[in-house]
Amino acid sequence: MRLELSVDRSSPVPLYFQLSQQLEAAIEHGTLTPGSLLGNEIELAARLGLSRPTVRQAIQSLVDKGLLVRRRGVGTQVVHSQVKRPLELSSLFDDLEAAGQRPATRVLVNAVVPATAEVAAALAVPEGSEVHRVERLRLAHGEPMAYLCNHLPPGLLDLDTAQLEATGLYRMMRSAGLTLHSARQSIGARAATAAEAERLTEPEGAPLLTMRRTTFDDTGRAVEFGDHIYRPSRYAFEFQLLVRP
Amino acid sequence: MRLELSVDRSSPVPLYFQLSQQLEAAIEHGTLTPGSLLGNEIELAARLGLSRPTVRQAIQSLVDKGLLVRRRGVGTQVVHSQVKRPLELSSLFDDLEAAGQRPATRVLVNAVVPATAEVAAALAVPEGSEVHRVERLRLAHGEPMAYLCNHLPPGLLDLDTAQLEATGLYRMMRSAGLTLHSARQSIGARAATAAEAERLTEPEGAPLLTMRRTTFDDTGRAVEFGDHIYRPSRYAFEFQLLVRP
DNA sequence: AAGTGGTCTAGACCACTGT
DNA sequence: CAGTGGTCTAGACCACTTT
Repeated sequence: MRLELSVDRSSPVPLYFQLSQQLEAAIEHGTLTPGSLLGNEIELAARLGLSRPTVRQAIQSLVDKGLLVRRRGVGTQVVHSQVKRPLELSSLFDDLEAAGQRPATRVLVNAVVPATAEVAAALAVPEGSEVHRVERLRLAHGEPMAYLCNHLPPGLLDLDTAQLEATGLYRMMRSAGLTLHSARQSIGARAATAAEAERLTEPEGAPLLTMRRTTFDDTGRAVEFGDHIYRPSRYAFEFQLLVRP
Repeated sequence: MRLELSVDRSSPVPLYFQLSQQLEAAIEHGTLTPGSLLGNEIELAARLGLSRPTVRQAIQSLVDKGLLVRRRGVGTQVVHSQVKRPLELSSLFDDLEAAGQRPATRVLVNAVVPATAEVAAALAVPEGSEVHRVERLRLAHGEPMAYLCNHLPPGLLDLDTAQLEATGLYRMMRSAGLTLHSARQSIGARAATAAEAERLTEPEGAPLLTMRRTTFDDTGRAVEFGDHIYRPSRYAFEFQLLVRP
């Protein structure tokens, strides 16, 4: 079977990216079946009128995504398994919306408060200095799903309550021009306190899933510190890991 | 300040890798301080007697690791924050050993059993066909920490009980020549059943951290399906996420 | 022996950022 | 404007795998 590939040299989209998108679409689509060989790079380059490094760049990006495997002396193959998207730095809001759950948010607190020692350490600001504190209850289908407490350094973002209820914090940060770069996460579990239980309509002592996260922008500044609790009957963390070679 | 860099052309180690290792060491070491500019690629290439693409390849690998940030028109900078290692496909055994906890393992079950529907689906084998089942209790400092139940397809690995108690399953898989490639994980929480509680010396109903994982090798074959429970007072999942640009 | 990916070179032009 | 990274080319040689 002959894969239809072509590139548009008048497009501003990089050639390697055009190629990788077409290959990815073919894999997603089933046109390139798992285990099938891609054909060697030189022949592929000649067919498309590209240089070999450009073709390699396209292929490499898909290898990095875990969709292709390269073997010296053998060739490039489509991975056999059902590879899903790897773990993204996504917000609960986006996760829910993608799952068609129509998320709702109730903002419980939106204030400027002095930083506690813990918050100060996470955000690398002086203890007692002013930070934003946002507490939100996230609901899906009218049922409480998670309680989210976030702290942000001052001056980064205009934390409008109406906007917080209409979208996710990450989306607001991105549209404010922040480039999110990395995050340090810790996921655990513990029993619900009386106050938490009431907020999440769970019995006291019920198991809860907890997540703490500090997010950094591309300059390495801490831009957000979150302390979240989830109802484990309603939410779990799912993700794909790739082994770094 | 002038960074000392050099490459050894007689070494079998790729030039770009020699360079990236030296840069990484300099960052780790503090010789390259956060925020500092790396100097442009062309000058760096000239200084080392390398071509620009080779230098770019070295830099790109560190950008992928989250240690460097590139900006058009600006330059390449060391990221400001304390970037730790991203999430690896590591075993609990390795995690504990790295933390100096002297892990111990007690193998509770090591048998060949017919695959349940769930196991069969995860491993992509026929329901009822023979699979290996391993149940282990993991202890640290003599205290139970996690209960691990794993299923493996037949014929992959020699599951020696003594070896299972001395090392981790992942390490055994790797030394058997398997190339682990990716894994699909789900992390959640729930209350302990009576049997689980007893095994982990927790009260019945205590919150537990749960993890299910299917691991694939580089051909996309499922090579392991694990269903693990952890005592949240003893263990949490910690990891670093990088945003894919 | 033949074919594959892995590495490397020495250029080139462009897009974006800062002054 | 000058300087940076982003993209691209047309070759080359090597290491590895399979036949």
